[in-house]
Amino acid sequence: MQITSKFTVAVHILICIDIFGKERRVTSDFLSGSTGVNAVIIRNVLGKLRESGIVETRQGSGGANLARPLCEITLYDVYKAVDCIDDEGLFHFHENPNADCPVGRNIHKVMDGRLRAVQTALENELKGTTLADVVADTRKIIDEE
Amino acid sequence: MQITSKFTVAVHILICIDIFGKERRVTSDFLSGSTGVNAVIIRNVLGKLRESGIVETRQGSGGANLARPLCEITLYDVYKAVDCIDDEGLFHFHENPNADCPVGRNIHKVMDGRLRAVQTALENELKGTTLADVVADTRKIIDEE
DNA sequence: AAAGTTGTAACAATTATTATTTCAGCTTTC
DNA sequence: GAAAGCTGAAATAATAATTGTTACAACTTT
Repeated sequence: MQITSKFTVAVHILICIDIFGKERRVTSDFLSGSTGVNAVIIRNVLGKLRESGIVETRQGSGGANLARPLCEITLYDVYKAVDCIDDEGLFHFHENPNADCPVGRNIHKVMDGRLRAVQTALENELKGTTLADVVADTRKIIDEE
Repeated sequence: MQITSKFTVAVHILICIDIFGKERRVTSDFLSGSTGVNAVIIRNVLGKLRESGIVETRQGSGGANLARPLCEITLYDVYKAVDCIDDEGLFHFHENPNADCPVGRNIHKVMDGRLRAVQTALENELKGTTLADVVADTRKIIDEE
């Protein structure tokens, strides 16, 4: 299993908006070209980023802009925005443990908290980097090319 | 996306082996009954646990046994055993970033390390609990029922 | 020899992910 | 105000991953 590529696509999009946003309109078509991902998917991802208040887009006028500074956007915000993980959580539980078995009827009591802690550890790590960090690295690498 | 239920199934299996192993043979059929998961899937999971030296099974003679003490099996060992994460890692990257774009050709350099760190945080948290912890909780809950 | 079991392959069903097509509606520009 | 270019969204298709099922050879124990 893997976390949907919408997450890396979203990060890619945000970097592009910052790097290219001054010189040109960053349209879904342009982003499709940079990411190699279908423009409709890009618009979906942009839509989710907009719903979360991370970017601004509107019909008609081409081009996405950041809705708040990069230093106020963490990887966790992006991960939440694109729904990497649904309500059920990171781990998929087998759905029908047998309530007639002492283990089957208690497995959730024993495991749910621990699995939640694992998910939280992942999320906390994501909170540790902002898009400002990511873009700074990107600019550095580009400058040294 | 979610981590395959084989992981929670594997944990369930190991708890059952410890709880019921003294009184009865813990066969794939019995485990299928307790988990609600198909017996062939159970045998697949048991096969992976065997390959990782966590359980012992053999053809013909029914019943799985632990190959080492519960306190020497962490949730991480189980997670590794059942191949929750393949070589590509936890995050699925979009596959064709454009090498002609400064962002596209550098996105991996910028993100791979950070994503690896997130995965490591998850794995470290999994290393923090052993099956002995999990079974102790299970026994406690059963006793109080 | 019979009964019960594991290991494994082949296949089917289900679900999730990603891509594609299409088009109404909005903005900007000429 | 017409044309061009864009977004938002729905519908559908294609692909991949996950889980379940059927079938059976090989093995153990009784």
